[in-house]
Amino acid sequence: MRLSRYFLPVMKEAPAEAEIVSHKLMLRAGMIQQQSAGIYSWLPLGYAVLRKVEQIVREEMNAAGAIEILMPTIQSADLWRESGRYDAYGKEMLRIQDRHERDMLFGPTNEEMVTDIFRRHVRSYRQLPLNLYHIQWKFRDEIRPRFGVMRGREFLMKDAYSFDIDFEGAKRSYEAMFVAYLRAFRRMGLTAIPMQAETGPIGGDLSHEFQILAPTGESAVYYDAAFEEVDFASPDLDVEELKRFYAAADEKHDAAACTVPPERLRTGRGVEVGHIFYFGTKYSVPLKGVVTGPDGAEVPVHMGSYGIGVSRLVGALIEAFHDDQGIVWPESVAPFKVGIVNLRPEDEATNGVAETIYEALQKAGVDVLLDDRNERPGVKFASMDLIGLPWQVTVGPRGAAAGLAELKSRRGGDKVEIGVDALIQRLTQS
RNA sequence: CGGAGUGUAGCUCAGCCUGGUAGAGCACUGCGUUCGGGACGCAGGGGUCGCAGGUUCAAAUCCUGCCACUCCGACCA
Repeated sequence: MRLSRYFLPVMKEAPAEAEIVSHKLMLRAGMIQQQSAGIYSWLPLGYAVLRKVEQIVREEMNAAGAIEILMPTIQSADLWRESGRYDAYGKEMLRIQDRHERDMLFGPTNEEMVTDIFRRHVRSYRQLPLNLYHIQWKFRDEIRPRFGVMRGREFLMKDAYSFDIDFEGAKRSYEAMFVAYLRAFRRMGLTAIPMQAETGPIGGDLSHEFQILAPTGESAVYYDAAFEEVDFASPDLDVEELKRFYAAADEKHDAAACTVPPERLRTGRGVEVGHIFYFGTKYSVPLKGVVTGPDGAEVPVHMGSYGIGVSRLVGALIEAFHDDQGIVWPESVAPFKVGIVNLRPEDEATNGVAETIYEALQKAGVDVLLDDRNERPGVKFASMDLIGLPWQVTVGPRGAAAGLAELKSRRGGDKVEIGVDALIQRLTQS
């Protein structure tokens, strides 16, 4: 993409409405635009990141055996009356009426709807286990939206729903999601700590919040250093072992009950980016999500739901990865892998080298942004640092005459002069 | 919802107290000089001062009501 033809409205100063660093940077980098309190338009750069995050989540869900569907944003109140939640859910639910004055709502979650899909088509335990998920916009009319996309009212969420014949099956489904979550966050470069969460009336230990560590996180978290030693990418993660490690957010942390030796107790700030939950037959009973078991008897299925805040993750990633100059994207979620700064587009040699690199990378399928604007060097460097692409290539008259360009890692900041061919080879590998 | 605050140019803000021709920096347009870390000169364009009432000869400024947004608290992916 050529910056001269892209839509990247960067700002030198952050609008006064933004409080935290990720919100400021998202506005300054031209990723989002607020339309109402807690409701945002996603501009090209932000949308690119959102899609990358979404795709990683999708791939890990698929790898874990979940199957993607897409349910609507608007739901009928009738389903929610069946489950009893139409009255139980508070003002967070946005209630609307259609032209026939039928009660509708903008879905804050989809347990009822997915159970409706299930009950209409699944009859036998032989069709289980089943895990259906979708990635869809939700609306919760939060009393106080804040922190940009970290707590918006409209947000993109991946929500998966598992169906099993019994508790043992549900537990296996739960653990598959548990592992998939750790892998997904790991791929985004994040350390996610699973923490025991409230299970409500169901009880048991099958409810975890996934907090990622970021200095500006909303809540203090305490966890066993063991989490830092686990290889989340390993094919045989021991979920039972992971669940035994101590981890708690501030409101659940009990210094007296904490068994972690002081030298192994880590503290930090956390942002909740996922929540997994087993809730048994809470919805399958009222909504009649039943199957025939091996003994011929009808039984309500055991369900779980598994959420990941996709749009929240974009903000959370920036909270975790930024410096004084701007965003520092991990490569897996970066909107572009490489940014080329053409310092002198009107200089023939400089322009030639920049174009050569740009075209070679494009041809190789590398996501690349070429700053071909007629701006001063300082402006281009500042923009590039702000939007945080992992690799910066600087082409200027100094090196171009000798066929050299400069390669800089946004994270490390180290720069090397390198020949054009070697540069292209390096950026097209892996 | 309770408490606090802010609405003036695309962005950051001054002006309001003490009423009298709407400002600055950045951004934008044109020309020129510049050009490896947010340049400089000259000339320009752009504002229903959040909205509606009221007071006054006169309202960005004073009064009343409303709306929007932000912050602090309880809720949440």
